[in-house]
Amino acid sequence: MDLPASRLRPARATLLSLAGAAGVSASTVSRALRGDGRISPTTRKRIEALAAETGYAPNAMARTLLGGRSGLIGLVLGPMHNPFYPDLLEELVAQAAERGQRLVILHAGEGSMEDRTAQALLQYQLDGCIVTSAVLPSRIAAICRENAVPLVMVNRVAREHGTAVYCDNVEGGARLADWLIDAGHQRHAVVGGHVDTSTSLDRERGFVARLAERGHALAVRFDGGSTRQGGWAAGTQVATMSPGKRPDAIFAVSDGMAMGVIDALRANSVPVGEAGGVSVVGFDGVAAALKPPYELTTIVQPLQSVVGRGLDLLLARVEDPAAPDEVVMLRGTLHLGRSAWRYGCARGNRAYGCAAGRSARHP
Amino acid sequence: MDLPASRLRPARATLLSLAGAAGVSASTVSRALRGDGRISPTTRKRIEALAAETGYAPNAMARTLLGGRSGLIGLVLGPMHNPFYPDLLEELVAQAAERGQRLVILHAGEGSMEDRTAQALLQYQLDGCIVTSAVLPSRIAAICRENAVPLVMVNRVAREHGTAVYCDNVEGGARLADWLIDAGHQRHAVVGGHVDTSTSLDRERGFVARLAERGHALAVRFDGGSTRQGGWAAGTQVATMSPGKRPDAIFAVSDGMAMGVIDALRANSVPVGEAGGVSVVGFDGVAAALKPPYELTTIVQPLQSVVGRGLDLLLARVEDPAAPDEVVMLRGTLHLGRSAWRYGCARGNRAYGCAAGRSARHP
DNA sequence: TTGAAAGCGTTACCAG
DNA sequence: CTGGTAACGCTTTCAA
Repeated sequence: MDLPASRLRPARATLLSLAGAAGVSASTVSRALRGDGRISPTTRKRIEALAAETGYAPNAMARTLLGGRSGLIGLVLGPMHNPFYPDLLEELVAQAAERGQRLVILHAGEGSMEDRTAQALLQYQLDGCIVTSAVLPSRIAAICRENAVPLVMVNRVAREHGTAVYCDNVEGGARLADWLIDAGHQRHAVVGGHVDTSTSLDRERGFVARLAERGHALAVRFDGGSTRQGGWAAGTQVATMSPGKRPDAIFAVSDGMAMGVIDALRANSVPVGEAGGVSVVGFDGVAAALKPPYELTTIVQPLQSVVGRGLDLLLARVEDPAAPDEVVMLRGTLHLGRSAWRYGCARGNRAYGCAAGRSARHP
Repeated sequence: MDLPASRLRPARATLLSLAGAAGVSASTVSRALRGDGRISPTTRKRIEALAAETGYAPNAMARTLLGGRSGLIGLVLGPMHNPFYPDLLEELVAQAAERGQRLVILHAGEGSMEDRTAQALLQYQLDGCIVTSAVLPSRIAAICRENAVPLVMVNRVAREHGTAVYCDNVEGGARLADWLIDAGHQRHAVVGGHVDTSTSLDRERGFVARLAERGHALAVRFDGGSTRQGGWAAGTQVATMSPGKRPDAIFAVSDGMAMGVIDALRANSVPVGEAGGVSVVGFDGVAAALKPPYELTTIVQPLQSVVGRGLDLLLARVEDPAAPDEVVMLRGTLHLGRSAWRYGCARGNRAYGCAAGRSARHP
């Protein structure tokens, strides 16, 4: 007559409890719920109904224990003040969900990682690890290597070894140089990023090299430290230069800095993207930079593809740990906004009605 | 003579493998590794050495299966373009790690949540859930309630029921009104946030109510939509008003918008935080807003405490699911930066050398 | 101080 | 088509 004592917290439904209620074995329930072909439609319907009714959710812990995959991916995030990372995070979360995977945050920001955080990678049987941080935390790298846990770097160049997806930073920088030269700019400036991020260095290198190839020299270089504030500082300096000596084109190697540059120029009444003013170009294509009031001319990273390929590479290595290191480079697209102008146009560029010039690479 | 066949992927060490190597039982290893008192120091040392050597990491899945806690917390993140959320995320990750917990991202951004994402909450035996999103996804709320999974809202007011931590938005708004009035401002503007975020509404309400109490009316209101771009638009409008009619104080209900306002004012040569210009104040105290070139006067949310109390409340409810709903309100601190000035001072305020006036509440 | 055994929820294998 | 059984790695009685 008495009900079981443990009814205070309505114990979550399990395979066994469902089996009892349906009058079948646990194996049958398991098969029915996962769409195994050899189950009579009748019992399947009954079991499915029962599962829905009780709000049954399979226990991923038990499944993982059997030796399967956990469906969990570790995530190491870069400094969140760079607007690219919030954008990246949203895309990553969405696409991981599409693939039935969840992200476990192992780290965010610039500090170093606790020991037990790194251990979590193993404790929770994470299937793999995605690192978006510019600086690859050595502990994670070591743990992944020693335990054959696949690791994929996203937006980070794998110089020596490892699997990675990144945007062609060198080519992007070069493409911007081409466009600026083609559009008639003469005095070029660069706002560099954090010194030990390979992406920043490559973008700058590509830009400067192409300038040189085409007979232009870099007029001035600022250190922007990969922060918007650093961009502002650079923009302020430019604004204080005499209009004759002032650069007429500024390449900030990330959109965050580029927005800072623009803010500073405008605050000092230096026109941006207009005749007689300064053209500003960036890199990344973050959402905020493409919209007013910036409408940046920039290299847009194919974020969907970057994230998609990153996850695909990772999951492929989860399937086959013996897969060789693979590095995927994707090309960004040059987006023409209003932040850069073309000499000879009253304002703006082709995208806004100016047909002059061409943006193909100079021979 | 032959080694076991499965040596291709060096099978991860387990309790049993350690037991075999140490010549003791699994129970002993388990006890030794978790500091159970009744293990001889000798065997303990031996086992610990062995564990370190093999890089043993306990299997959290197995432990959880035994009925313990998973150590996993679900996280629902708000729109990442609001700079408060990146800041919040970093703090949350750090403090969760300190407490030995990991965060599983269930959602980020504004879209709606997939069904199976919500199911993950149950599948992975998440101990609880933290929601920082302004809009509480109903599915998560329902699942948590039905399954007795504790849920804590952070930076979100729990009007009807639920456990939450938030900053006193009404009082913060009022405090800013007080300061602006005390500093001699006459024409007050508000830049409001997203319409259905309780935090934005409360901040605005507190501000406007205090203005009224002290005989001031709101001169003009803008809709900033909680985006920096919205702040820019508002700032632009202000700049186009004739100096006689222009507000001399603007309260943007979040720092992101406030920075946008400042950018727009500066771009239009309207001085910010100086005699003859406009004072701009914000709310949140995000890192970027406190530094140059903004140095915002703002209500700084006690981020460490907000996050710390949030986690504490959650973990307390994991221990004791019967704990009653609890709402913790923390007061922010008024931070005086250079973005607002005091009439009678050449520039800036007390924090920058002006001793005039007082910031206490008017009687 | 240590060991043996049971059991958590699931899946896979082998029978029927 | 369905059921029984073993096993995954760990903790927790209960015995020794």
